[in-house]
Amino acid sequence: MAGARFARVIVRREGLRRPFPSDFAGRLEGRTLRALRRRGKYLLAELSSGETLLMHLGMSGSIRVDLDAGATRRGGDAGDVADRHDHVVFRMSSGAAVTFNDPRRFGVMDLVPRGQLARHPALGAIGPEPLGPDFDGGALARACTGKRTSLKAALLDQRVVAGLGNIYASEALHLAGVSPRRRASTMATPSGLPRPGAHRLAAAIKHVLQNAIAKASMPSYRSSRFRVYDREGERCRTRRCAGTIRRFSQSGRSTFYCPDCQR
DNA sequence: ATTGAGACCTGTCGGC
DNA sequence: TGCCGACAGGTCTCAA
Repeated sequence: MAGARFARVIVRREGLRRPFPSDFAGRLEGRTLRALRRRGKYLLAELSSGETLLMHLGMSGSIRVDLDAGATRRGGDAGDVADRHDHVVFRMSSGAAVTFNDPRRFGVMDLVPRGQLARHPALGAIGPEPLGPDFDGGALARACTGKRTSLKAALLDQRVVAGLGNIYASEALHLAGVSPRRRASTMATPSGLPRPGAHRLAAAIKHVLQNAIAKASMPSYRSSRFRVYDREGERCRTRRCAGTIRRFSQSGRSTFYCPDCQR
């Protein structure tokens, strides 16, 4: 998409979790997509108009790319065969069709005026990128200072660290050997200095995400082998740990952990 | 101000 | 086989 122009934008449903912004297609058509970026779980497309197209896949969203839709198209506006959950189709000047599909419609599409990104509710208070230079044990401890909620809930809070979801929050806690039940404030000493667990947890978050990205880019990669997620009742994979993975609910989300090696 | 529960919407899976 | 409830990788709103 980068460098291409939005030749035609087809909106097949008026909104996802929220309605699309006014004149959505009109504000995109004719603009060039200058660059694509990501912040947390948000995909950001910078437009030649100065606006930014902000997208989120929610829980069930996906983007399908047909690189040569222009040539193979047989009269259908959507390019290739349309699914009933294909909500938006971007037809690019390059001939590519980019389709946003989201059965559950928890996704987001928004247009943010020039200079307003930092004030956007989704991005205004978002925390550091876990794989960026600003995130380490010290940053994690600072973000957790004074938080009375559980560590697991804190990791899901996008203001603490950007982009972690329910699976990798459990995975990182297990790799770090830290209990999801622990109070978030215990990452720091009363004076705000990081405790050892904060360094281990920050390192585990980086490790777990890098590993997931590496695996996702392997075409042959099939079933994910998680450390704890969705493994209730199975053996802990930690070396020399004989524990059994347990599952329980924390603020409405499933948490998986090993009671034997996570403290 | 912070926190957890409930809501949003559709699909899938396991149990009966 | 078919029905039904439970559950799902996220985020927002609301009330305590």
